[in-house]
Amino acid sequence: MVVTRFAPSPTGYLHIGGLRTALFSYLWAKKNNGKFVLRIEDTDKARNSEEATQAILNAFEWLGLEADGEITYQSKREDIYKKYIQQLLDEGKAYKCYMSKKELDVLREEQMANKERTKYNGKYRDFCGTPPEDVNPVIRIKAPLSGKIVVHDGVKGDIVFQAEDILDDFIIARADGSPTYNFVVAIDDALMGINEVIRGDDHLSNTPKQIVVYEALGFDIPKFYHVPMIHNAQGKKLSKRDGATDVMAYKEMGYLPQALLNFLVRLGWSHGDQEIFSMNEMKELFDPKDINKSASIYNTEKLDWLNSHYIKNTPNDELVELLTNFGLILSSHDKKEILLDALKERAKTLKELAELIHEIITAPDAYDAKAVKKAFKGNAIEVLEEFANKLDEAKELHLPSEYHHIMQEVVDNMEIGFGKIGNPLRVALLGKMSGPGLDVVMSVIGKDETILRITNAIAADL
RNA sequence: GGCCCCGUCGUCUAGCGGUUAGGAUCCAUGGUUUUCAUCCAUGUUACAGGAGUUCAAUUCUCCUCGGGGUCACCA
Repeated sequence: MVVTRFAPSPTGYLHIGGLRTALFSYLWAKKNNGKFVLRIEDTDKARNSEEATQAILNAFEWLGLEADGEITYQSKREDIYKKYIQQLLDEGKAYKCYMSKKELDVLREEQMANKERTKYNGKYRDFCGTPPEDVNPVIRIKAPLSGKIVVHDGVKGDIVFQAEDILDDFIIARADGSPTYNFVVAIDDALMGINEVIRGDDHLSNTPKQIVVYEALGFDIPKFYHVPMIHNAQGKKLSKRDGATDVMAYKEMGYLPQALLNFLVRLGWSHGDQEIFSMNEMKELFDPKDINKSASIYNTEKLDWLNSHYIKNTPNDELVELLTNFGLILSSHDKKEILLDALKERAKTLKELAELIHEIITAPDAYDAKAVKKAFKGNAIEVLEEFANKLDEAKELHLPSEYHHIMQEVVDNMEIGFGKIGNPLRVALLGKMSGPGLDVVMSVIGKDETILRITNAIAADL
């Protein structure tokens, strides 16, 4: 069974890059009827927060991603790590190193001065003397000093590292006894049965170290897929400093979960020429072998397009529900179907949709000067008056077609083009020259409000 | 700097030795529309460079250049 995981460290909100690797992991597990588990990597007590964990969970919930089983917290697994540290110590695969931080710094500086690679010099690797009493030792693992380590990566292929180039006896437990990242990741992944690791390729250079741990402990090495970074416009790794990388900010901006997911799944992955993927299609079609090797630049143009696509295809009753998040209560509006049918074609975001609707259901508080100049020429006032009279005479008006019919009558009677009535009427009703069909607008606001807005416009002496 | 990864339209990408190098988005133009948007049609734009290998390279190899990642008692 395929078991994948998402293993964020809770130091802030969930960002776009993390979400994408989470999505990939989720999809790959689902495709294989496997499991997708969540592990919170909260060993850095200074930088972690519970709010951050909650933020990640909130984002998952919004997007409909669900982790299987209990959430694992590394902070609760210290005993497990201690046990394995002791085991390695007992087996002679790890040892205590009494080199102080200061001493290490000096070593590093020397190496840098000599333009050598900075690495631990192995001072305590085979130490048998009396250790200094004033230092709490760290625990280092005995890493291979030579030979090669091969990472079999599902995205990039086999990557060969020379041990002497990259390895040293790295620290697996700090002076205070707490275990370090590369050590616990390997243990947790192994113990949790994770056999397919999908993660950002910024972890690629950590992988050999983790392999050292796997081998020291005799665990099976999982299949790795290192997915390329998402870059910002400057071509650098996307970070929390880049703004608008908080997943939940997209909810506030009026993006639909499906649009964001669809956008993200196509960033670095493709299935032929297909652009639109439902969640079911993603689950069915996603395969990490189709992840491409190169980094991609984060650019939301396509997200906007996808979002408008999904808004157009969202049923009106769902839109009514979603729009309540943007301060719009439409549930009791008798023309909401007509309104939404006309306006959901025009909005890129829910927020925008809410604004467009608001612009129609409330009377204009100002008239755009340019629009007035263009529309109120010749006998515009006369046309409007005539139209208002016709409306007044009419009994019951509901459908856009009924309003359209009256407009047509006026146009025919006065022998004018449609623009002669359309332009000034549009300005009178909406205060500007753009917007949806006037018949729709009038149908939505009703006969009385239409007449009112017309008389107001006439009275404003445009 | 060492090590590692990457390099097709502005952007997201297809391509897996022989293609008029395809799609999407963006942009532009035209059509539809009373306007704007939608929608439809059309168009501009790409294989980083140089050597090989081959009858044939975007595709394979090497070099150069360019970009990125990583080098902690952070994760």
